[in-house]
Amino acid sequence: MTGLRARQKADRNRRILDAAALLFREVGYDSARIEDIAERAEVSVGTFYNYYENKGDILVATVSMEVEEVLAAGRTIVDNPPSSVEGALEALIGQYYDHSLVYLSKEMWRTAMAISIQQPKSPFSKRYTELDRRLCDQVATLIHKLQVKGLVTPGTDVRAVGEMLFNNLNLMFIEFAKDEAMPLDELKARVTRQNRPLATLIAAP
Amino acid sequence: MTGLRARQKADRNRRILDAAALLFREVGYDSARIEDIAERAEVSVGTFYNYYENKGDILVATVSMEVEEVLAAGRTIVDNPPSSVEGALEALIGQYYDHSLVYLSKEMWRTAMAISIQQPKSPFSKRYTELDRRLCDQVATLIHKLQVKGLVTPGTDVRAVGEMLFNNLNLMFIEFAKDEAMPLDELKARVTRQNRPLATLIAAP
DNA sequence: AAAAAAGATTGAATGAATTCATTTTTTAAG
DNA sequence: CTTAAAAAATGAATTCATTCAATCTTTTTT
Repeated sequence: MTGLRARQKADRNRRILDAAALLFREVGYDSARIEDIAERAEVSVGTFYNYYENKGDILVATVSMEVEEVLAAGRTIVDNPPSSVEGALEALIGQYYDHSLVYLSKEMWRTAMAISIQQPKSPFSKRYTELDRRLCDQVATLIHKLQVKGLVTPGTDVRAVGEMLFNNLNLMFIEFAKDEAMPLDELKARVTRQNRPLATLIAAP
Repeated sequence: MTGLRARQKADRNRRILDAAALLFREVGYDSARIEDIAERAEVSVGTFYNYYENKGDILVATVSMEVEEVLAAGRTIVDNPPSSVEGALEALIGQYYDHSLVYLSKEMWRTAMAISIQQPKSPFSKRYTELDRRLCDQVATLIHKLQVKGLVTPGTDVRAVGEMLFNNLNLMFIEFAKDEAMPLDELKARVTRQNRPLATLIAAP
């Protein structure tokens, strides 16, 4: 059976993560104090730092859970994609974007992305980067499936195209998060327009 | 003539900026303390904050100077581009990347990019974003020139293609900055491969 | 040229993240 | 069951960015 120590550890970890996620949502990242997170989780400040390297780390951890969901949502599209390159891309990317704001504010996204750039070595940043890689793979997989179905010109470098599409949608999401005034629809419209040339050109005649 | 007050202001501003740029290079961003920057610039800590909103702001200011140079370097390529789509893109992007590490370390880039994402409202973040926009324009301008020369298929949505290429090279630069081990050559090779499909497809027959 | 107003500088005080020497709890050994 | 070793938890102390009321300097007005 699981040792007491391991059980307590998992329990404390969950309490800290839950307390943080809740507090971030309630008051935003900057106003959430470690002291308060620790208090709600019923641990000391020092213990918090035994579980997470720093304040940013725990935000990136909560955001990562969200990205997992985005990935899962994307799978349903990849498994059964619309039968045009443009349509399939629009569906997958739309799914990503729609899911992104369910639990997280733009401010939280900005902070998480900033941290994952600034401290790429921290464990949770690595996890975030890994999730990005899986999202990129998902886009490439979609293109590949379309190619197998004969919707994309044979000989197309699927990996290269997938990476370019993903990097574009990713950077556009950063722009979106930076601009509190930009609505989701504008983001989608801009990305659709950007995708169109490539999508049209790789479509099998 | 210039008033005494205006002259002193410009002088102090320069001293602060110089002191900060130097110290960042010497000890890195995190270890550079405002107190030390202020001391070197021969002003008080309070005065520092009259000139820059926060610590991040002054880093973004130094990075902005660098981006201006990158833009200028890009202009020479746009004014006289190689006569193939792929070659022209490789030349422009290579120029960008080569210039990027002359004065700034990867750590400084990471921090600057992180700040411009996290606090998009601060004056210098706005300036940084504006410079990104101009870089994006430069890429679009290159494609447009190639189109006028007959090297790019007429009817191509130059703006859309330019944005996608720029967003891709920009995100790849973030990846590069995140990974201390990645050499410039690898970055260039990966971007070249990513660009190839689009570059080939928009090339006029 | 004196006085008033406007503009800047100053550094001590504040507040929050992070550290670390101590103490407490759990596990393993005899 | 006792005891030694290992692992974790603790919170007071430290460190730094940032603020702000008091002070000083420059400009404008009379």
